[in-house]
Amino acid sequence: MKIVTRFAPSPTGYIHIGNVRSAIYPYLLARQQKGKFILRIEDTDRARYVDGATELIEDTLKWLGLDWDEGPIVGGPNAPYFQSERMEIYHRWARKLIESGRAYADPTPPEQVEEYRKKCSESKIPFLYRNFRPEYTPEWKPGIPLRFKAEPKPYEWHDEVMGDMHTGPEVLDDIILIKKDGYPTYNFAHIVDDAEMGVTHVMRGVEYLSSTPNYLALYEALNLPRPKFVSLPHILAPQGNKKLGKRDGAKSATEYRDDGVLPEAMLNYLACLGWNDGTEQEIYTKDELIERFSLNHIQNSGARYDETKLLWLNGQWLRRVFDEQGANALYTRTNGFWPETAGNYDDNYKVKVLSIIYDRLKTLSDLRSMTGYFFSEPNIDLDLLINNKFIKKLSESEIESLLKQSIAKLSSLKSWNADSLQAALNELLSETGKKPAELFSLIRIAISFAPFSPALHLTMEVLGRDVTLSRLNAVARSI
RNA sequence: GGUCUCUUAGUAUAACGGUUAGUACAACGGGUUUUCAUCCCGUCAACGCGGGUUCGACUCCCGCAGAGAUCACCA
Repeated sequence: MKIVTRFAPSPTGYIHIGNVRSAIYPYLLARQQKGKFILRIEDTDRARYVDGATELIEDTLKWLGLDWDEGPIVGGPNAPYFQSERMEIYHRWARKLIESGRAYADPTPPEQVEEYRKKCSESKIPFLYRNFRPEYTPEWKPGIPLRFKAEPKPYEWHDEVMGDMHTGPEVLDDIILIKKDGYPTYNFAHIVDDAEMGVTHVMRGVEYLSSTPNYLALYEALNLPRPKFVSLPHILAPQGNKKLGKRDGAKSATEYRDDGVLPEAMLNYLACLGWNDGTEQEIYTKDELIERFSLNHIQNSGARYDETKLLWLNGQWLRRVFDEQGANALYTRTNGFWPETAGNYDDNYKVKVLSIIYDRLKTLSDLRSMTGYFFSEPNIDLDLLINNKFIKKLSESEIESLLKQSIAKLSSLKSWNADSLQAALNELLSETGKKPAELFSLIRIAISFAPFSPALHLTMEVLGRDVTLSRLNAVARSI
């Protein structure tokens, strides 16, 4: 049997990272089993619809490399993939239920329903609408909601993550199938769509676990085969024990993209949050994830979202891209992350800067704060120089003469490259008798005025002879 | 309140009856000719509680406690 999975988000805003995992797992399973991955937009709630949200969802999936076989843009044999365009399909299935006596139009006004509900909660008994079924039900027509007519009984099913499940008849109820505005509820629409689209594995958050018996009843009444159920545990907010949500400041995946997180790292982190392959591997490529993914290794308890680990992984990935694919490969990812002043410099120079700073980056946006002095003259801040914990030990005259000696030595260099610079620095050390910490800190700060920078000889090589010497001279003059 | 689920260090996880309970992030300490980082080495730190079953239990069973989900004309 060919595996078919889907990601079925609602276009109610950006999808935060807690939700993208619900796209990653179905994607991995589909690719591993050479099946199909469908993207379906569940836009039946017109009140919560947000303009542009669909594009945001598509962007997120594309950024992560989660391509879909059927859905918006690409189309497919089960089009349309927007629920709002599938109304006739839902109404067709709804009529079948009416004909078989398993659905009824409910004329009860919402206020009345609310009253029933209140009465139950006051007397601490579970609210079940089927105990309040209206005596007379009109013919179904627009403006009247359609309810399922439950036939309560126990249910048993298997969840690929949670195991064998069973419930009693007390959870079955007359759920709304079609709202009074004619749009189907999620409860009804997803079942119809999954069946029509041939979805074999329904993967979604655990919050739907409690509703599953009602879905089971619906599959029966519609005479549809049950799919496999895969409940995904929640991702928890950094604080507390609540599911991660936008209120906790959960960022969207695209925000991380704009902060300079690589999609490889994001995918890696999210995939491994609540899943593992049983080995001690930490870094996975997308292909490795596809190969190793398995439902039975999905964790069944919630996993806390830990941005620190994501950033660590991102650092690992930044280095991995550089080391395995080369400086240019990483450079192509840095567009938009350089300081503004970098615009005046060519690609070649920026690749060099990247090559000596890349192992210090946690995110690409660090480039903005870390590389300023490569692209514009730093402000001479003598306090920063004098208060440095190593330079503090030197007297003002020592500083002056050390700078002069350094300038003389570096000016005399015939060739200006990392090796010759390192040799010159070593000579300076032995000639002055100073510790590396003292001499190197002095030169380093004089040419960068940054709290930290790459190795000194590499920094000087990239800056070039003219810039290095003119900065040293400027500092020597102002001492 | 009903129903259902979950429970290994601060965090993510390994173990599927027999281990000094492993790994990673974080924290802390140290090393690599300056700084920051990388890299390397080390330290700290966990089986929620109580009963069983068993020669033996983190692993199986039963209670309890704690945490979470759900009970919408939202998904």
